[in-house]
Order: sequence, then structure tokens, then C-alpha cells
Amino acid sequence: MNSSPLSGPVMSGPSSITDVARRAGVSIATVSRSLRGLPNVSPVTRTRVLRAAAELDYVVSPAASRLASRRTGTIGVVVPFARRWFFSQVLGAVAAVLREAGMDLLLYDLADRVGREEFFDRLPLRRRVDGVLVISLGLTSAEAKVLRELGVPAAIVGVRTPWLPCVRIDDVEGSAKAVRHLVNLGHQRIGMLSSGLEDPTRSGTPTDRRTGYRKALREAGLAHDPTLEHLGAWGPDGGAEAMADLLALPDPPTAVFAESDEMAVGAMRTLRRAGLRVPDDVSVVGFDDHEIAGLVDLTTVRQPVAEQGEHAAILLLDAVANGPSEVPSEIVLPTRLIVRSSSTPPRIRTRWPGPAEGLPTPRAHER
Amino acid sequence: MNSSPLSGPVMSGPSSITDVARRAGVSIATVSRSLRGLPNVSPVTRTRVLRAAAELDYVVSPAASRLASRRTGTIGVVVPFARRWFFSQVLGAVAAVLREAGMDLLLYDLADRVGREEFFDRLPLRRRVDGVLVISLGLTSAEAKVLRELGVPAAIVGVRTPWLPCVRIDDVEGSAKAVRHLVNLGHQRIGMLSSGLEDPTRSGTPTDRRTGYRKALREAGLAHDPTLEHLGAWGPDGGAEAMADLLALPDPPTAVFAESDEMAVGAMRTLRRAGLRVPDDVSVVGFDDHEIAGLVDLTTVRQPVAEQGEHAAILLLDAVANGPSEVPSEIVLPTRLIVRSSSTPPRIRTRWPGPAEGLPTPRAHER
DNA sequence: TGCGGTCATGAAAACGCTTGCTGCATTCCT
DNA sequence: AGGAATGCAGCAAGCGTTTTCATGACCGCA
Repeated sequence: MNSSPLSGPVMSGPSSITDVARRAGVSIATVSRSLRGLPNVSPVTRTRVLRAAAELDYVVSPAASRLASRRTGTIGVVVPFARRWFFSQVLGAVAAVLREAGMDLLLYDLADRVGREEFFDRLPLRRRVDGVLVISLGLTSAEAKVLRELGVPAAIVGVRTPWLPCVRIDDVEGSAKAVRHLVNLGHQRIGMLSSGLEDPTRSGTPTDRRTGYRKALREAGLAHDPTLEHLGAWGPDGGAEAMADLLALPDPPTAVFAESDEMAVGAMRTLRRAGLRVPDDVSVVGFDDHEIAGLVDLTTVRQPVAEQGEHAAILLLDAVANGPSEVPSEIVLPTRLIVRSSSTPPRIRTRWPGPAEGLPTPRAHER
Repeated sequence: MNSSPLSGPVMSGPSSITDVARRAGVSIATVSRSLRGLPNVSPVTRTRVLRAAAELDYVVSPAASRLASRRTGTIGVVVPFARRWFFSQVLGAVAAVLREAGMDLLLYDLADRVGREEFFDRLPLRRRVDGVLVISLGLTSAEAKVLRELGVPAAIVGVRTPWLPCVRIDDVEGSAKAVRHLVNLGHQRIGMLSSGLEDPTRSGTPTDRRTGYRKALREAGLAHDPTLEHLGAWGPDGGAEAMADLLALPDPPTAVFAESDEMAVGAMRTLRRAGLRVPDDVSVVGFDDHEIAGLVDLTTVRQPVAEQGEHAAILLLDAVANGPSEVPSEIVLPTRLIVRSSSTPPRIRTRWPGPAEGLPTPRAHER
């Protein structure tokens, strides 16, 4: 139906502001003002316009509107890896705030090194957003500079960055909380599973969390034994490997603090496969309160994830609306220790069980 | 610097196509054609234009381009809940394909009932996308109709929907695989943890997976005992509750199949707290191969998650480029049983351990 | 040499809004 | 009552592209 151009002017695509103007008997300028709630329109005119628009099922053309107004009504959200738990949580929260504000959300998932390079190289955001929200991406200063040159307000979640308003947590203090908890339980040998700098997407965080670990040990008057600090790749597998390393020590720790819940869970798997029990043989504490933590009863440090996204989005929207504030704001949200059943006082150890079958060969041996 | 309007015409905002045209000594029409790789431009002219554009650091104005071309270069992606694992995985995959294709990704996270209603009510996608990708959203026919009226191609991941090209898995067959696995291990009493229809975002799936469960039982010549089929809310807590119900039966199952890994993990928690061991006392099999499955050594049915997103995106891009195909395509991707250590042959049961402390009160008692 | 054809280019008309400016009526003061 | 505000609308100039159509230049061929 209506496939022939001969069928007349009936189906002529979506109606434009001109149609509304004609129908309401006013100029298009007045329609524009009415629709956007600007002043200087009499109530009666406005209602007439609104009705006409509704009757025609009119929707403004974003393209035309943007071209004319030089505003995009869009926020670019840059995530290092949309598939990971943390980022998807933040993204969800950001999406909610932006929707509320009537802003479009243009998503950029860097995902891999090439994506990242291409992003900062070509700056695909240019001319298409009013603001940029960066989620937990450790930016090199060059990258930060490029971002600034975009010429629109920006904000960042999770990592302190020069020039950028930032919403984050205190990783040092959070880690210290976790370690203090273990100390208070009576542990003396506390290991740490940490993810070096291998993950460029969280830079800063690993270091901070390690710092918190050392700080808490120091405060407790415990010696910092470097052999108890083990690096692994990011994620469960890294945690599993690092844990295996620790187990291979002559005098393994009675408790470990993992940089992230993911690593903690990996560590728990190693322990399980080694025939060791959590927390009876080894206490484990994680960080983040990833959804998985509750499922495996992991003691952890909760950080407000969605809230960070919300705050950042609000911050950014404000900057977009009112211009960036002179001094970039910084919001630090609180963390909280969540005690579950993966941590308990150390057992008086009578005999350390020998390596059980299934225990991964410690990497140390491979070198 | 350059803050005064008196400082001359130097910093005059981003350069426009006119600037490029002037610099290259051609008309803007030629610039447009050159930049977009259209034919009918001599190689020498094209390079000249390209160089001028590069020198001026020129980027086309999407707004102007869209207005003139009546194309948006944008795909709207609708997810019911960006924060959940499955959706974030698909989203990541879709993002990658769209980026590759140079399409913008406009994200709509429905997240809650109000978001959903508002979405289908106001259709915020109107006039701003060239295509819509719906991720695992069970659409009412009214909603599907609304979508069609958007007038742009659409595709959907995960749930068969009239009129929409669809990429999905065979849930019935997948579930049957899981149950057959348990049957082959020798289990006779196999429970199922299922999430009724409480989650409007996955409609279809729960039913299909239950169907597969029954089908496999029937094929194996096992009686279908309705008391072994228990409903719970979506997610780990639902699984935990449903599992508690099953444990309260006079003759509990020796194995359970959970509709999703999330429910399976919840069930495992219930078992653990009840002092029962997986798989020694009860075998558990999940569905999805959620990242958590590997971490808790859960046997499950893997579905290709990212691949579904990729295929759907490609499908959609094709429809956008070449017009929708007459008969909406349907791609069904294969599932695969992943055997881990949560399933094992049933033990010759000498004595069923009584309810241990920590076992949640079965809901049946509460009613 | 002349003629239909192909090719590269330019002129100009959209595309559908926003917004500064202008022009009237009204209303408000003194 | 006269002039100054004030409120409401319309005019028209953009906003920066894409795309149709027209115009020559050039080519091969008879």
C-alpha cells in the first residue's frame, strides 16, 4: 500500500515543524519555542501548538536541531571493556541518569589495544557529543590532553586524573580496611594477590591497593615480607596462579588479601583444588563486592559502584549545562568492609597439609 | 590565550567543508565526494582534498550530514538491563561490530518497568537511528508493532519474535543436553530450578528450558515428577530458595538442573550451607556458561553469547544497507555441554543427612 | 571535422531546525 | 495622557552537509 509515488501527498514521511506550524496557525519559530518550553509564548498559543504537535505525532529532527543549535544532546561514554562487571554496573547507572536528563548515550567500548589507540587517534567523538564520561580508564597524559582538546566537558570514574573532575573511592584506605580486618582476626602472615600493571585499564588501582596493604601491615607493626606479595594477571586466573605461588612458599600465609574479588575467587579455586579449606586453612578477603563475592561467601570491601557512575554523570551534566567549574571537583565515596565467611582467625597450625593432587605447579618452579 | 574576540579570525571553531574546499581550490561538492570516496573524482583532485582536510584537521559535522542525507549512521541498541552479565557480553560484541562498521551506538537501557513503558510510549529512537537491535527482550505484540512502526530495520537477540530477524540458541535442546548428561550419569530423580515468568526480560527462555527438561526426561523413560520442578525468582537467590524447597522434599533429587548458572550457583550455596557437598551429595548443572560457572566448577551448557550479538549486528547492518530481506532470517547457534566437577554419578545413598544448621527454612513451611 | 558519450566539476536547492532582531499591542508609571 | 517597559509572534538568516542537475572538457570514432 502506498508504494506508488502517484498515491498523492498522503504518506509523506514524518511531519516537520512546518506542518505543526501550519496546523497550529503560527510560525515555526513559535512552534520551536513552545515545544521547548521557552518563555515568551502565551499559554493559549502553547497549548494550541502542543496539541497540533501531538495530533501530528510530531518529533523534532535531532539532526536539524543539532545543526541549528550547535548542541548535540549527547554524552559520550567511554569504557575500557563493556563486558566486565564493574564497567557494566557503572554504565547501567550512567545510562539511567542520562535517560532521566534526556541525553543520548553514545557508547565507545575500547575493548582492546587497537580500539584504544584508534579512539585517541581519530577521536570519533569529535563534533558529536556535548560531554565525555570516561569510566575507569587510566589515561596517559597524552590521552588526557587529547581529551581536553575535544573542547567539551569531561569527567572520569575511578582514577584520579589531572584536569578531570573525578568520582572514585579511596583504594588505599579500602585495602587497609581489609588487611586490618585480617590483622584483628589474629593473622600475622598475610599475603597479597596483586595484578601488577598488566591491565592498562585500571592503572593506579593496583598500586593503590598494594599501598593500602603495606600501610595496614606497618600500622599493625607487622613486618612487610615481600615474598608474600605476589603478582598475577588480572582476573581469576591471575589470582589462581598467584595463590599457587604463595602456597609453594616454605611458610605460606594464613590469610590473603586479593586486589579484586575476581582474583580472590581464583585464589579460592586454587585452594579448593589443593585440598585446603577456606577459611579454615586460609582466610581470603577480596575487594569490590563483585556479585560473585556474595555467592561464594567472600569477605570483601564493598565499593559503591553504581553510585560512582551516578555521581560522575551528574557532575558531567552540570558541567555541560553550566560550563566546567574552575577547579575540577573530586568526589571520594566511602568503602565498607563486608564480612562473610571466608575470613576467620588463624588456626593453630599443627601440620601443614602437603600439596594435594590438583594443586597447580607453582610458577616459581617453572622459571 | 586567544580569549578575546578581538584576536582576529584565528580560532574560529572547527573548520567546515567550506574551508577545506577553499584550501583545496575546489567546490564543496567535490570535497564531499572526495571525502566519502564517491566515484567521479579524479585521483589528483581527491588527494588534494584529502590533504587539505588533514591539514585543517577537518571532521564532517554529523548533524549537517545527517540532516542532508537523511541517514543517521547510528544503531539503537536496546537492552533490558545493561548491568547483567548476559547483556553486557552481547553489548560488548555488538559494540565491536558497530565500531568496525563505523556506526554510532546509541544505548537504551530499559532497566526497570517504567523505563520500558516510557521507551515504547515515547519511542525516543524515532528519527535518530537507522536500525534497532533488541537484546533478549521478550516483546509483547504491541511492543513489536510499535517497533515496526519506527520504520527502520530491526533485529533481536535471544527470543523468537514475529517479524524480526533473530539470532538465538535452541533452549529446548540445550536443556535437554544438560538433563541427558545427568541421566547418563545414572540419576533418576532430577530436579529443575526454574524462574517462572517473573522476569519479563527473558520471556520464552524459562518456558523453553523447562520444556527441554521434560523432553529429556520423557525420552529417558523417566517419570516427570512435578514436585521436582521448582520455581524461584530469577537469579541466585531464586535458585537458593528453590533448592531449599527441593531439599525439603521427603525424597529429594540426587541432581538438579538449573535454568541458569546464576540459579545454579544460588542452589550450590544452599547446598553448601546445608552441609551437603556438590557433587558428592547432589549434582548440579547450570545453563549459559556464565563466567561464574568456571569459577565454581559448575557443569553447564554453554551458549555462544558474544557470537549472538555479532551475528545480530551483522544481520542488522545488512538490512540497514540493503533493505530488509523479505522473510526475516533466523540464526540458531549451537550450544555445548561443558562438563566440570559439579556433576557425578549418584552415590548409593545410605543415609540422607538431616537438615543441617544453616539450611534455609523451606518456603513450603512458610505458606 | 563533427557528434554522441563519458567524466570531472560546480551551482544551487534542499534538509528541518534555532535564534537574533523587529514590530506591534498591551500594560505600567508618573 | 503620553512615553517607557514588557510580552508575544513572525521574519529571515544561518547551521554544514548531500545530492540533483547542468556545464564543459575531453575522447574515440566514423
